[in-house]
Amino acid sequence: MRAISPRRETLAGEVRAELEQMIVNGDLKAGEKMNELALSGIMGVSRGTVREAIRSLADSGLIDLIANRGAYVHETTLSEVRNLYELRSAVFAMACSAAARRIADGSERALLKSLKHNLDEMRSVIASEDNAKYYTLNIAFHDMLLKAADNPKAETIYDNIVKETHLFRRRGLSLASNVARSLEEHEAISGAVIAGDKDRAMAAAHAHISSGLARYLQILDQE
Amino acid sequence: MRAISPRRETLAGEVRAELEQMIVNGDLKAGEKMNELALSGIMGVSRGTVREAIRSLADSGLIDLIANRGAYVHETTLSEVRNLYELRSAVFAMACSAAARRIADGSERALLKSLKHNLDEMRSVIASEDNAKYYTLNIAFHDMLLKAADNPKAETIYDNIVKETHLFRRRGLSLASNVARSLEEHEAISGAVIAGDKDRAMAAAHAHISSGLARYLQILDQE
DNA sequence: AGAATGTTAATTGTTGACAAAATACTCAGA
DNA sequence: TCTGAGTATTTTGTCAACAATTAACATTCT
Repeated sequence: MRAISPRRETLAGEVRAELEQMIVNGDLKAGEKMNELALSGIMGVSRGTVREAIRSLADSGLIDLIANRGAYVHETTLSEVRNLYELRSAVFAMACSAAARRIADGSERALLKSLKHNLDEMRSVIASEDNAKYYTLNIAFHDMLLKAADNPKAETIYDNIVKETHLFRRRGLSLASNVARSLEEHEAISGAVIAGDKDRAMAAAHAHISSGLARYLQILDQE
Repeated sequence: MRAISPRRETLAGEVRAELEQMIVNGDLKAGEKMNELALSGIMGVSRGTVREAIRSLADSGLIDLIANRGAYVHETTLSEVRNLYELRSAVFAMACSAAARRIADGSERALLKSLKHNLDEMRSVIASEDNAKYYTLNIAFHDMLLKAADNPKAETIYDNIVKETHLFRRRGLSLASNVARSLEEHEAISGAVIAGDKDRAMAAAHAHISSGLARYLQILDQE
């Protein structure tokens, strides 16, 4: 039996999680310098501990480290956004392909129902125009497939990519554009995965991320 | 012109590089525990410094961190090897596709000559059966395409994947099996990239990594 | 004024010490 | 001999102090 509660992970780990939150929330803006002493004051831990947290976050791409000059929240450029989308597309397509394989060989029965349920909810959300809910469902859809691929490293890479993308300029950036089209693409992916068709799943996944980038760039242009 | 010499990067950075070397060299074997104090003694730096180096290496996948119990050199399992190959295949295919695009739009002229040169050398090496040289050329071929994709993050991800793969059992594992077949595949990739054919480049890249895994598993079986 | 130089303050890099947790060890008792 | 509780030792986690580097500021010179 497990311990009642202690679950006392390391302190630096908590600080790391908190820093990550601050970054994705925008409390720490892209380009901003992360002062070790100041942060240690805010969080009530020693400087060494926040230093360790910063270091451990560095490899995720959210932070740039410059020797003797400190840590800065990474500022994602447009060309990086393109690269990130390309990478994300590759990883996601791989995941969908793997998910299709695992559906085909019967090792992923739960996925089928989850996908259908997600799509049903999406359809109803589109009618109600509840953007927040759409956003959540959208993330859940992708997570679901990544999980089904049963490749933990792919999952963390994908997550990091998404986070880093959010560090580009106007983070808010209403991503809920053309949800109908997005739903269609989800249905295409879902259909291929459920059918166990690896190649079609990959193609649909690629198409979806590409079109996601296109929508993203289009919104940028409108501003 | 560069500075005379100082190039005094941070000490923890040097330690990190040294640790990474020790791991890929096999001085620190997979599964082995990394004792902070012992390592600090060997390297003549303080414990805090090697701790920082270990932490910064953790996210690369070469090291497993367990709270209150220390750091261990990651032990790659067979199923992880499969996952790593799958991921690697996706990233490499993406890189080849990008390289093809960049050849097509003329932003990567040098690549063409490099690829041809590499293939020429490979052909001569096959005749001479110089396995060490083959190994070097093989790595160079892949690096070349990753570089040409102009996606730094993809490059580091790819490198990490390869390193982590090497942490599986018998690291030595003569990889120079069926070099003739491997060369053919390189030629297929190269041809597609030079022709600027993204889809064919992707397919060829996928095929190459898949067949690499197959060769790898086959050698494992023979043991 | 503006550039170059020297001085001071702030920040990061590194180390050693202490606290807490995990591991190794000892020695009854069955 | 084996088990297991209790103790000692080792190892990690956290902190605070010191050293080195960088950034900010003032002063001098053109």
